[in-house]
Parts: sequence; C-alpha cells; structure tokens
Amino acid sequence: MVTEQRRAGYARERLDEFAARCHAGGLAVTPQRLAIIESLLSSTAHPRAEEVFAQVRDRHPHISLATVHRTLETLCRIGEARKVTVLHDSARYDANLTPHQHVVCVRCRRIRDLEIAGLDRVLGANPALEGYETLGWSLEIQALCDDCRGPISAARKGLESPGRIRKSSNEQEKENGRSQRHQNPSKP
Amino acid sequence: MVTEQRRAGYARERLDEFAARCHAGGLAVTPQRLAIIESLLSSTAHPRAEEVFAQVRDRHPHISLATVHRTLETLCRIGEARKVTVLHDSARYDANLTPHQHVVCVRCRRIRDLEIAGLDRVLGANPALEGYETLGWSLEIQALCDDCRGPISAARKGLESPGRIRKSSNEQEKENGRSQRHQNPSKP
DNA sequence: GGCTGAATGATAATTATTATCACACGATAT
DNA sequence: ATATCGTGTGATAATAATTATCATTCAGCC
Repeated sequence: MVTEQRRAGYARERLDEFAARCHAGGLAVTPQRLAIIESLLSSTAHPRAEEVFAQVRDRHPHISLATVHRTLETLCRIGEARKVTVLHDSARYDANLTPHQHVVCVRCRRIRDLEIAGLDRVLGANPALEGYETLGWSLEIQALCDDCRGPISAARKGLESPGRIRKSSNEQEKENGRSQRHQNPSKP
Repeated sequence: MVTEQRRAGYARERLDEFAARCHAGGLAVTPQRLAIIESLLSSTAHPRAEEVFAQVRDRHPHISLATVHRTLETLCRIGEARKVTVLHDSARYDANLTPHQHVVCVRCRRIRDLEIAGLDRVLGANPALEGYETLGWSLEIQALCDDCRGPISAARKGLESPGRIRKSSNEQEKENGRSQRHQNPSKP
C-alpha cells in the first residue's frame, strides 16, 4: 500500500467486491453506502465523518450527516473499514509514564497495562519515519477479556451494534469501563 | 509496573516530586491539581475525566468538572500524564484493511500510513495476553512532521497540548465552508 | 500582610455523535 | 414487472463530552 498505483488497484478491487460483501453481511446495497465506501477508499487522509460527508455531498446533495455516521460505523462492523481511534468515546488518562502498552476489551472497554519487550527495537530507526521527529508511540491491543468472551448473554444483547454508550438510568457500571461500543474484528 | 507494591512506590515518588515539577513547568501547585494527580496515580483503571471528578469530589466537594478536564490536559502538557486516546477529538476512519500502522503529527494532526515489519512477531504469543482473545492491534506513533517542526509560530501556539481543536473566537474564518474545525492544512 | 497574574467554579456554548420516527426504497417472492 | 416487506434514510431532536467565558479566588512572591 505504498504507491499510488497499488492503492488505486486495491480500491478498485474492494469496490468491486463491495456489493457481494454487503449481501454477505446482510446489508442492502444503497447508493449512499456505495458513495461512502468509495469516498473512504479514495482517500488516504483518514477522514472524519464530516469530511466524508463533505465529499459525498458533491454527488448526493441530499445525504444526511447522520447517515454518514451510521454508515461508517456499519462499515466498521462488517469489517469494511476501521476506526483509527478505537477508544474514541471519551478521553482516558494514565499517569503511568513507564513504557507500557494497553489491552482493551472491545466489549466492556476495560483497559489493562501490558509490558511488551522488544518493541522499541522494532520501531527504532524505521526508515518509514523519515521526515518525522518521533515523540512517542502507543500500541493498543483490541481483545475480548475472559468475562466478555462466550455467547452473548441477554444482558449484553443489543450492545453489539455500534453506538455511544449512554448512562441509562438502570445500568450498573462495572468497576471501570463502559459497555461495548463497537466491534473491531479487523485482524492484521 | 507489574506488582501493586511497585505501583504504590512509583506513585509515592511521583507525588513527592509533583510540586517541584509544577514549578519547573511554571505552574502553581493547587490543592485541586494535587488531588487530581493523586487520584490518577492511585488508579490503574485509565479513568475518564468524569471518573477522576467523582473520586476527587470526595475530598474536594466544590471542585468543578471543568477544572478536572483542564487539569488533566495540563498534566499531559507538562508530561505528568498521558492520554490513552491520543486522537480523541473526533473519530477517524480508514478503509485500508491491509496491515499497517499510523504516524500522527501531534500538531497538524495529519495521519500517515506506515508499514512496520516484524511487529506481529513481537506481539504473537505474548504471555501477558493470557486470558484475552486478541482481535487486532493498532500502533500509533506520535511525531512532529517536517512542516510542523521548528519554533512555535504565533499561529500555531496553543496547539501543543492534545485535545480538541476549536475555532478560537479571534481567529477569522478564512473559508466559508463548514469544515474549518481543526487545523488541517491539506497535503496528501 | 498585600499585590498580581494564574487558577478555579459556575455556567453557557460548541461539537460530535446517536436516537427517533415518518417515509423511501432495495430485495425478494409473485 | 409488481407487490410486499423490512431495512435504510433524512430531518431533526436529544445527549454527552469538552471547551469557552468571566467573575472571583488564591498561590507565589515582594
């Protein structure tokens, strides 16, 4: 995915398969969805919903911003796109400045520290980073924790689809982390 | 940072040095700041602002949520804490499903793809991941790009700290278009 | 102890995102 | 093709997180 040619070829391929993948995922192939995936595939800028909206609007002046948000999350759910910012719902802070990484359970959103040896060796002096002054890096592992693995319980049902988790009056919060927000099944 | 003992020792040390570090950073040492760093240091839960707020409130019933938000960002700015979710302001999407990582310029927030070899080898079969079903991982490198390096110009001042970037009232809009929300000088 | 600029609290404003719901339309069977 | 059905969409309201504003307070320094 380094050259423009490779990117364009990849995009064409993905676009060709899109209808089939929608069907596989039980989704209707709508002009809006096509426009959105096409816009995403044509960009290397990791756009925000608003930016996709602006681009798609040129050809679909009637499209709604809500549809763009919805569709982007849908694309992530069926594995056609991914969110660069996985833990996006609200900011999380950490005063531990020792080198460490994080595992995040994609369902309950709890975060645990992780020490992974040898990472700095892999990252150090990477030629791809030419022109950048590296300040730091963070690795996040998306996973399912023991508690959240297994069949979807009734309590958890309905949380599978993406959506901000809101404080619902009857909801008991776990020690930390809110309920699941979106699936991110993309496996590198 | 694996055992509780080590964590507690680290926290005590950091707390002891906190006042000195504030002075070094040109910041006043206020009870609110002390309470917030103490709360952060006492936790391994990577709390949200709201959660820190709840904890700090026990001893400082008059503290404002805005202060907690402000202070957390301040702590990040002087390097006393870090945001787990670096690109937090708004969600960013990527349709490129080939294995790749991202470099983010912390000033202009542009994201560029990166291919780093050997990462999967380092991550595979890590004993620290016991009890987790790994779904994916993402590595993000924070950096300064060529364009943004160098002395801070007047125009760029204030963009140093991570966080949402807003229109400042004195900043006249140069575009009529609606998406002038974040500093993002276009460059592919 | 008093001065001064930075920090805070209270609150309004802004922004991103999601919920709701009436209606449109894609998919499938006829 | 046509009718039918259920999902998807557009418009808009609602919600949540975060930041701005501004009067007041207080930490740091004399």
